[in-house]
Amino acid sequence: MDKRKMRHIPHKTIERLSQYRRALLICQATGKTHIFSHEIAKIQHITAVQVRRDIMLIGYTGTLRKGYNITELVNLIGIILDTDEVLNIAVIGIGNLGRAITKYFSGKRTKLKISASFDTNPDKIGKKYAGVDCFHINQLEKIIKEKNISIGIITVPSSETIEIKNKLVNSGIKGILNYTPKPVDVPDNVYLEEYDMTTSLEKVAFFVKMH
Amino acid sequence: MDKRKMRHIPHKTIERLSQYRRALLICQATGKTHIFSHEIAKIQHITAVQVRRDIMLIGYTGTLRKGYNITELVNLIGIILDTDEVLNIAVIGIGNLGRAITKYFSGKRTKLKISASFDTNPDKIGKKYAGVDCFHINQLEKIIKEKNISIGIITVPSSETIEIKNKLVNSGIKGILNYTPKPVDVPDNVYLEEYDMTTSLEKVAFFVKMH
DNA sequence: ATAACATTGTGAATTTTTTAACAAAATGCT
DNA sequence: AGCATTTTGTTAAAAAATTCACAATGTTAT
Repeated sequence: MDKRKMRHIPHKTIERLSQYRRALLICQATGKTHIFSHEIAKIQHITAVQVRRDIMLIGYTGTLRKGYNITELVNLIGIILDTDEVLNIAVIGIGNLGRAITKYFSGKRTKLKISASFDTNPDKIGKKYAGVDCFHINQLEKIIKEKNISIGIITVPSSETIEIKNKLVNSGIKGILNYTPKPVDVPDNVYLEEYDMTTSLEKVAFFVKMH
Repeated sequence: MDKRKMRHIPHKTIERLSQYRRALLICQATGKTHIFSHEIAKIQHITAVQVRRDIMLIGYTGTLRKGYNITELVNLIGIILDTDEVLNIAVIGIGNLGRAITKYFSGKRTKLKISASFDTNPDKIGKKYAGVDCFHINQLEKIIKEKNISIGIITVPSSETIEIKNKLVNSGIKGILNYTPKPVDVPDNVYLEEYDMTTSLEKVAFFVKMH
């Protein structure tokens, strides 16, 4: 599948493909070799048609009455989602959340690697967290260039968000994942994703309230 | 606005209302009293029409050429999103992520309160994290009933997810926010929201790859 | 006072996403 | 072999979400 076709894959499908892969890897570990669309659907709480359509969109074809070959499907999702070379990632702010992410991510995906972390706390600098070196934030631009880091995950206190974002943008970062409750602005050539737990929690609260 | 009307508010709008409130509170703190739809839009990286439509859906009306009264709008969003009584929340698993959430959330919303946390590590039990007591997981059902907890946030290692989910469901929990990479199944009367960082990160990676 | 402008609110159009419906074909049963 | 069943792949329909387009109208400038 070439880039031209990939551009037409809906955003939602991209998210689901990531989720499918996660589920497929779990299933694969149990020794299963094939899986039906309705099995994937059940795991993800969506419909089987949705799964089949997503898989259709990436041009994979299952076997009638046998379902999808898990290994092949995982590989194809890898071709869509993963980069050829390893993509280096930096975590900025190695507090509880930064450490959770660093730890959680170590060794999880072969093509995504947390290659550095940053903080201002002198006690943390020079240490390793889940095998990842922690540098002082004033080294940010230097290290990002040296280590060819293309994605930054911001987990600093929200008062620092803007400053860190600016530093990241100045270092030529390609993508930012902002876990801070402070929304930021980035130039067009930087891809931005923001997530705030409060929103998820308030959403749950709303639907709980509505029964 | 009554519950009947609230039911027709789209899910996406609910999420954005939460985000608007966050942004509005920040603006309010700077002394601003009014805000234009395009200002909110800018902060949230969406269009002004979208903002106006969302606000229209909740039945609020701005002033021509003055924009929306921030205090009034914040209050109205509160009427939509918040419960009348405080909603009690439990965090299960007080590792890095659990602590990050507990700390981040303390005192953030008056109607949402983290009232208990749980773990199995004996060193943690009996301690307080950001002012929240930590109990042993085998106390889960008891404490949830005692403290009238309606939402559970799961931040345990994914091998424990299912067990914790079952305990939560058995305790009569109303909503679950699962931060574990292991998808779970819940009965219809429990509202479930799942979030996995890997998906966000892979999405950023994909769009970085696509330029 | 008048014109130019800015901004809301909303019906209609468009786009995106999801679901329904069903033909095609492999498998197993009798 | 023939029939019922299962499951994929896909076209078409429906639903959900977003954007366009513009009337209404208050504000500012001249």
